[in-house]
Amino acid sequence: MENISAANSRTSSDFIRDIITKDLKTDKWGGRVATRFPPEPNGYLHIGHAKSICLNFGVAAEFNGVCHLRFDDTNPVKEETEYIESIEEDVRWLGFDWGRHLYFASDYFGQMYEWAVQLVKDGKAYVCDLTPDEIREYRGTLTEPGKESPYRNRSIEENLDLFTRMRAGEFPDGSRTLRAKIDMTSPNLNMRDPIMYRILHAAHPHTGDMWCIYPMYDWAHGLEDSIEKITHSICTLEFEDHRPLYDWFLDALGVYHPQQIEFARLNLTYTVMSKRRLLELVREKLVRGWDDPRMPTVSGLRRRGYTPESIRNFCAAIGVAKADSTVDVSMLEHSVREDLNKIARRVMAVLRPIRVVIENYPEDKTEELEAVNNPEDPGAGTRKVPFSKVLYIEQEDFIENPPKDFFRLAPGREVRLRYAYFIKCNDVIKDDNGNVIELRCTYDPETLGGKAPDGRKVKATIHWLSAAHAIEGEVRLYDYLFTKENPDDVVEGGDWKSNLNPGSLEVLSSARLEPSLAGAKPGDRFQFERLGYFCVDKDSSDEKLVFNRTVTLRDTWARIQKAACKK
RNA sequence: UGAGGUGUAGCCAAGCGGUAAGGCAUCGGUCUUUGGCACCGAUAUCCCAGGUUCGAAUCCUGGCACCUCAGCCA
Repeated sequence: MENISAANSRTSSDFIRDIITKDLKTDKWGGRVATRFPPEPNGYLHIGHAKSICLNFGVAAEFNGVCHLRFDDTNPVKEETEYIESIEEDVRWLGFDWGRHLYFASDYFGQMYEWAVQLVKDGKAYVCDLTPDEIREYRGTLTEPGKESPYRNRSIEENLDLFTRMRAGEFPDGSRTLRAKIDMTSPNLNMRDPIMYRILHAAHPHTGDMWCIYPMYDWAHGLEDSIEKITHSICTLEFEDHRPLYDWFLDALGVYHPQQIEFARLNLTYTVMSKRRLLELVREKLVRGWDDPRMPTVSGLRRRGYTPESIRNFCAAIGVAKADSTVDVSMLEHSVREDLNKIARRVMAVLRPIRVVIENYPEDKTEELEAVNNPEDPGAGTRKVPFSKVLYIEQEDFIENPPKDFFRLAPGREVRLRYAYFIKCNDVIKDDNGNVIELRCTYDPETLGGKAPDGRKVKATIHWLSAAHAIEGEVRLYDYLFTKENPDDVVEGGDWKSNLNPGSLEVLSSARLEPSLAGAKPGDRFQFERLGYFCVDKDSSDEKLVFNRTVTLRDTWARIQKAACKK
């Protein structure tokens, strides 16, 4: 296993860390802290899981404890090996190390079965022959108590016999269950004789066909925690109602009893976060896969260019509490920009090129100008960029009739080409349709390096590329997956998918790139100056570079325009 | 109409009886060879109503709002 350290993120206290601190003070667990991250391998991890991972592994690291990675693989019909592999990869990529503590709930099936037999012998569990429909009927409703199953009072001998035969495979799927004998009138539905085992003649990714009965979450989870001597079993809010049952099983068995603590799951604006919905997007090909850069999955964010560090910082910044919350996606974007600003090499790229001819520059001359790789990191050094008579600049850096607060290039106006010269626009050449296709400019040789000896100033500095030297590549621009902050914000009878953003992916197939980008490898991250952060996609090859836009730079000009539009 | 939770700024979130941290966003400004970064400044009386107290976001009482639960999913 790679040696990755977990504890390099900003952390502050929260109610869970407060509980642990107190437990340490009172020596509740003999000075131990043991947490676990228990994903079900039925999908890819998303940013919400990252929050849980950072919490569980983070807490363990801070308090000198351990955090287990445990696959909660109790339902073979939904689980796949592909998911197990992706989950391990994602947790590792996020920077966490479970050491030797990799576990599978399925490894405990034998022990769980013995404990179930124990409860049967104690008269605390029984085999029930009710059909699924009948079970629902007998359960009662939120406001009315349930009714006891007619099979509730079978003898211990009969229950033992039936349960043994359930396990032996004598009965078809769904024909019987093993249920805990608790209280059909409990106001907490979870306590109304919950099902412990169901019959499922299905092959399990790990145990093969060794079992045909599989434990339910409520029965299994506490046992897994108990077996692993977990101290703090941290889960999300929807399990709060299950805690009495978690406690009941462990007490009934008289075994080691961890404390379950619930916190609010993460929601983000402009995206969906349930595994069911993410699966739907993948299956219906509304995105290009689990790792589509528009997905809030860990693999999607990775492909998009997010750094593990930025995700960890984000998780630290949003905190941990019990109030339902939807975090503004701008906070996530802030985290990547903050990290990438420090580490990303700067480079020039022109996404939507417009030709610029420097009329007074020699035809066959090429200069190699020095450019800084990262102003935030002097150690990153410098590089050379070629300059020549014909250049490309960004279409949006030129406006023929500019509004008053636009200070880039316009007819008769002078701007600075980054690391090069001042140029002035003299003529605008258009095609038959009136589209600007070329700018005729002149440069001032005295301004090499960006300063004019006469002290005159220019308002703008723009990026550029030498047409003859630039390489061509594909750039994929991403926007939010949904047009609404809350995808569930739909008209009567509408579907969340109707809020999918048709413009969430824009492919620019012939963007121009600085020649120094040749040879960039998938995963490499750059700042395209004045545009944003980009990373090389795995679809990239030596013949054709493909970049993903991770996030734009903050863009004051865009905001000014937006404000102007609203007026 | 049952049970369990939660309500502090546009969004997260500290606060634990002594007079509302911090981050994101937003708006001003400084700086600038990235309209980036950095820096400076602005922005809340804490769901509501009573009560206790010298003093309440914090304690008490009563409301209100929102979330979760009726899978042989987790």
